Amino acid sequence: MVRAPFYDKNGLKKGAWSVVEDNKLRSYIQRFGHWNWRELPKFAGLSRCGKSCRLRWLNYLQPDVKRGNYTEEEELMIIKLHEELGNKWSMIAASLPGRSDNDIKNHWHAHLKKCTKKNPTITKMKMLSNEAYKHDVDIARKTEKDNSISSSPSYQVQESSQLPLETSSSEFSHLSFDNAPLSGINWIAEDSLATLETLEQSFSDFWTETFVLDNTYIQNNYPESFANGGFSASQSCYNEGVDSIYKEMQEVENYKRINEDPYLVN
DNA sequence: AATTTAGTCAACCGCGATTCC
DNA sequence: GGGAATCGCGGTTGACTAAAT
Repeated sequence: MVRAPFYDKNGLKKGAWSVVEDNKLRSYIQRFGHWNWRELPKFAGLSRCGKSCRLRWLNYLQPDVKRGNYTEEEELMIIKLHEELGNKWSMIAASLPGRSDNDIKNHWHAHLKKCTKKNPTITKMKMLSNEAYKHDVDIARKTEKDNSISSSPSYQVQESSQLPLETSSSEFSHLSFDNAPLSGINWIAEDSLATLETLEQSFSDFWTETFVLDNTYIQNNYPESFANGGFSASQSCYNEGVDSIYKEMQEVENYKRINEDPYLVN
């Protein structure tokens, strides 16, 4: 349901993400955070642009992201917020935990827009009844407060009880990884090229181990050396090593594309 | 059964905002 | 203060599927 992968004139990959790419991006961000989207793909061993990585992470790979199966409550919230804020999808998304702005935008155009057009009255009534519900909760909450009961109900939209079954190939990947420990990322046998993956993993280790010598992480889980604004004295040495190994990785990628990548074009 | 149309949604693109130097 | 780099948002595109003809 998405553009077939291709390489642009700059050698950057575009189009659908493969499972292998997802895993690379996920494991890199889980380990180091997204300290610089533009540079990140290079260090994660991806031939993607930073924007593409950012989008993929925000919409699909980051933990807790929810897909499909909007609850009525969520839909009412979207309608209400859209009425108040207009097309401020990111602001709307901020009120719906686990939903990305892109997802909400799509859902709005696909379902809610025509719903509100077709049946503005019913939609309004539903919203009003939702307000009534909230009002009841408010009263209950006040009573609870008065009785000095500490646990207060959340006013955020309730999360649906379970994620829908994943359907697309790209979505499949994160089932196995969401709770993966940060160290020793589990490079699950995602394809038949286990040997190549092992090789790639060792390259990947090179990318990552370089930055964790002191094992110091700050808030966003990226190495302190990054936070201090660069690669310090060893940068040029590092770059040389990086270049050669990066070439190797690209060769591996090319080999894989030819032999394995289901999205291969050309 | 074959073809067309409509719906869906992942991903791309352009641009304004923000941050950095 | 100003230019460059980067980020983040919102609109749009394109490929796929299902329904309709």
